[in-house]
Amino acid sequence: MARCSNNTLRTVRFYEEEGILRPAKRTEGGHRLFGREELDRLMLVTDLRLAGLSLDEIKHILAVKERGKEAAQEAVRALTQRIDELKEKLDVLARLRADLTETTDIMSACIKCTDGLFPSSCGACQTLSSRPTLPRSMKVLWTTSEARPAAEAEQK
Amino acid sequence: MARCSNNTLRTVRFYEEEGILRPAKRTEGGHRLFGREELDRLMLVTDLRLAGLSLDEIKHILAVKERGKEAAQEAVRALTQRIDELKEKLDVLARLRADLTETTDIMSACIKCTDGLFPSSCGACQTLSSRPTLPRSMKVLWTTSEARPAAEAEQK
DNA sequence: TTGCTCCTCACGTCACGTGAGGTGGC
DNA sequence: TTGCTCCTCACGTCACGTGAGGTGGC
Repeated sequence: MARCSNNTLRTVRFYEEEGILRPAKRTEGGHRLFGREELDRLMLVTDLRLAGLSLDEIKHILAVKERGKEAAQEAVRALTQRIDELKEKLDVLARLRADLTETTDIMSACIKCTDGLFPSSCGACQTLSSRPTLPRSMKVLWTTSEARPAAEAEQK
Repeated sequence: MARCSNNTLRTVRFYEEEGILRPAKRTEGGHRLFGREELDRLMLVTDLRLAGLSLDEIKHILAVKERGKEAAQEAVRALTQRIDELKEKLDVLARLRADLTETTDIMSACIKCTDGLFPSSCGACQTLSSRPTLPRSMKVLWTTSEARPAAEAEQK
C-alpha cells in the first residue's frame, strides 16, 4: 500500500487512525491487509493532499457516498472550487518555473564570467544592466547586498 | 508587506525570527518598517514555499550572494532539481484537475438522474456502466460502499 | 476621543517524522 | 537460523495559527 502510493508506512497508519483507511483484516501477527479498492482510495487521498486539501476536507469529500443528494451537490461545489484553486496554483508554479529557469540560465553564464567582475561587482556588468527586466529571483539572489542592512525606504 | 505578498502578519514575524527578513528599522512604538527590496525577497520566499521548498532550503538559496562561486553553482544545481520536481508536480496537479473535472461533470448528471436509481442503485445504471473507464475519484467516491467493511482481497 | 491596526509572549495545531524496543514471515 | 519488514507506543518537528492583553497612529 505505502509503496504503491508513494507514501510512508507512518502515513498509512496515520490515515487509519484518522478513519480514512480501514484494513480489511489483520494477520495473526498484526500485519494489516488491505483490499484493492483501498489502494484507489489512498491514491486519491494522496493526490488531494498534494493539491493542498486538508485531511478534514478530504474526509468530508469521502463521506459523500454515505450521505444523500444534498451532500453530493455540496461535494461537487467543493471540488469545483478546488479545481479553480488548482488552476491558480498551476499558474503560479508555471510562472515560478519560468522565472527560476531564466535565473539559472543567467547564473550559469555569470559563473563563466571572465571579466573578473563576478561575484562582487556584478552591478558594473553591462551584460546584466543591458537587460530590460531581470526575473525576480535573479534580482533577489544576485544583486549586491550592501543596500539591505541600512535600507531606509518605508513600508509597513 | 503581509498584504502585498498575500501572507499573514504572523508569517512575516516568523520569517523575521528565522532571519529570512530584516526590517530596515522600527518606529518609536515598535512597528516594523521594511525596505522595498524586502518585499521582493518576501514574494520570492512565498513562491518558493508554494513550490514546496522548506525554509531551510530557502535560507540556503538566499545565502548565495554572501558566499562564493561554488555556492552559486550549488544554488543553480539545487534550483534545477527543484524545477524538475515542479514539472512533475504540475503534471500531477493537471491530471488531478482533469480527473476531478470529469468526476464533477458525471456527478452533476447523476444528481439530475430521473431513473430513481440515484444514489443507492448506481451500480445498476447503464449510463455509468457503459463507460469504458471511470476517473479514479469517481470510482472511489461513487461506487457502492457495501464492499468496503468486509473486503477480503489481500495487499500489504 | 474612537477605531482599527499593530505589538509581544506563549501555548496550540496539523500531518506526519523518528527513534526505541519488539515480533513476523519468507 | 538469519535478515528484512512490519508492529506499537510516544515524543519531536515544521510552519505557522490563535488568543490574551496591551499600545500606536491617523
